[in-house]
Amino acid sequence: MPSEVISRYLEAIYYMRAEGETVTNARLADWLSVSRPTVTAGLRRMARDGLLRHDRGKEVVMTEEGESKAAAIVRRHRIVERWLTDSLGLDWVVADEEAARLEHTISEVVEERLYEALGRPSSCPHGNPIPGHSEPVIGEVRLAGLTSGAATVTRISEVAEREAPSLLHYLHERNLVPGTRVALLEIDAVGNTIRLHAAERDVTLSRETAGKVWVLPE
Amino acid sequence: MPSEVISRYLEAIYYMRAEGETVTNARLADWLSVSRPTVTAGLRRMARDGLLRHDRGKEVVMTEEGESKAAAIVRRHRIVERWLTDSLGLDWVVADEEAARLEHTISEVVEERLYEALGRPSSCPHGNPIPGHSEPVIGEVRLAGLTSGAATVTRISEVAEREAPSLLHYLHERNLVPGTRVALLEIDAVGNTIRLHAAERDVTLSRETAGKVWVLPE
DNA sequence: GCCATGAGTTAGATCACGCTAATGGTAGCG
DNA sequence: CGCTACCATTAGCGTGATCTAACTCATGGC
Repeated sequence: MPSEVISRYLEAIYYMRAEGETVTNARLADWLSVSRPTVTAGLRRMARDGLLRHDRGKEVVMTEEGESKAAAIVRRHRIVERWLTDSLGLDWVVADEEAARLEHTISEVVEERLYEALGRPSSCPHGNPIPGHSEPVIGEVRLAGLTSGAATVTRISEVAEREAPSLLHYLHERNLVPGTRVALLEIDAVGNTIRLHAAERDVTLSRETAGKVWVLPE
Repeated sequence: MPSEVISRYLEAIYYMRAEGETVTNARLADWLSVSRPTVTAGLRRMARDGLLRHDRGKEVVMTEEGESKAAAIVRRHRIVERWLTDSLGLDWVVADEEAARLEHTISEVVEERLYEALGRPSSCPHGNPIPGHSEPVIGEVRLAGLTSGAATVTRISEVAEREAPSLLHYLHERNLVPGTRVALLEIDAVGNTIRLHAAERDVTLSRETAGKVWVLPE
């Protein structure tokens, strides 16, 4: 059983890969807010324990075992998030923080029972699929990549939370949540912003932020 | 914030004190299944951090701060146990094991919300009071100390689980649970056993076991 | 009065996890 | 070609948590 620290490494690698980023020592150090030598040592232990390989070059690749352990952690994270928001009424941001700790102490039995008790949800509160239970929506694209027309929000990337928890609040307040229909109004290439109509309101997002929101074009 | 290891020390001390045992290095080592030098080091760190004092002699005494931290952990343990048994349908033994891990990652907010969602229970599934919310039943005595007559089971000491998880199963199967009425049949001073009638059945318990069950005499 | 027993501590070691400072690439840019 | 960035690793250190082996000390038994 990996330690909690190593579990966080696995989780980070999982998220980064899901986001299409290359997983390197330096990126992991940034993500985990830890020094690079610390990451070097951590990755060495992980390789020793068969969780990953140093795939000649900087890139890091998980083994089957690492992959499945990582998926299990993310699965627990998302199920717990659902519980915290749906049953206990916590808001998005707090739920994510709490889930980040609980995901490491929830056992398989509890995970399963909880999942059933919640009615087999198909995603976390931000719309992200639950590994092993649901798949990403096919055809979805980043809101930042939309060039025209309308679309429906499918999910908010988990990355948003790590990089700026307030961003979640921001999106939630403007009702930019899974299921909301948005219509593109204007792309400002100079200011690097995107203006759109969503839930009866006009909203302006930075390209940065719009990269965290995934939508299904109509 | 104490580490998880130190939290387990606090919890152990709390339980031992509640049981009326003297809290010494050697007893803690037994309880925590750890070597005595390890306990020495742990206690030193705890004293350094203001969680306890070495009260001249072998006995160890918690400070205000240690006491309240310990109570918080036990409170979380018992609330989580209730959740696991009542909402998720886990059995006594598994619930205790799971709670032992979850108690360290449950935050104050989640604890409170959960407690409300469960309908403010007045005890853990074994009948033990929830620190800060309920008090021990006044007048209760150990079943082993009963000399005659009838009584009602109030609680099964948490100690039972540490010392022999199977004992919980044993008691559960024989319906020796909080609320059950028992009538003393015979005390066998030679075999050190106690025979009683409970829930339509005759049951024989060792004196050892009967010391873990608390009852309120009629 | 001595000695076994149990308790607490010291000494010395290991491993996980973190840090800073310094060293050694590689790769793009002028 | 050479310099600047960026990256990964090494070296060296500290702390928490664990171990075994060995020492010290009080206490009760005979």
